[in-house]
Amino acid sequence: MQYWLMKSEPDTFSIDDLFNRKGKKEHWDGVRNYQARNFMRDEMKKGDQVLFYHSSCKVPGVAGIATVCKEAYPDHTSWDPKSSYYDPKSTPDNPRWFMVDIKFSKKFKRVIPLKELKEHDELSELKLLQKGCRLSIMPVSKEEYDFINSLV
DNA sequence: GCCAACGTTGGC
DNA sequence: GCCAACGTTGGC
Repeated sequence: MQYWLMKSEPDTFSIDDLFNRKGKKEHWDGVRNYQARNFMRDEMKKGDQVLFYHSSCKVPGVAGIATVCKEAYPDHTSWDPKSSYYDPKSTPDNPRWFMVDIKFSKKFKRVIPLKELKEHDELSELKLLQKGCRLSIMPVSKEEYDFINSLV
């Protein structure tokens, strides 16, 4: 089993929104970055654990846990001209973009702020904290995952 | 709203 | 294949 961190803007889709989804599941559409796509398409497996991170908001930080419940399949929003995620280079025959489904696992009693993550030497290698890291999906080591859970 | 740090695009 | 210009991300 692997561990991941996925960013979402809570104004658009928060951990509460995931909780309130029917079946508490959501398909992770709209990723248009090759590195993030490759992680989803090639490496994310059913049962992997995901740190659900709130970005671009008042208190950025880890808000809870989700689980990968469906492995990568084509992101149909990429060939929908009406979608803001439309990419004319992606077609049903030759899809360029992929997504996974995740399921709500738990909401932390508190959001663990980015600021706090930065204070711990144990997390100095965390990809999220590396300079200029703008990936919306990134791998997290088991040690980092466990440590972040211990901060709740 | 600012801006640093990226990723992508496209001309050459 | 290089690289300048542009667009985006995301913390502050």
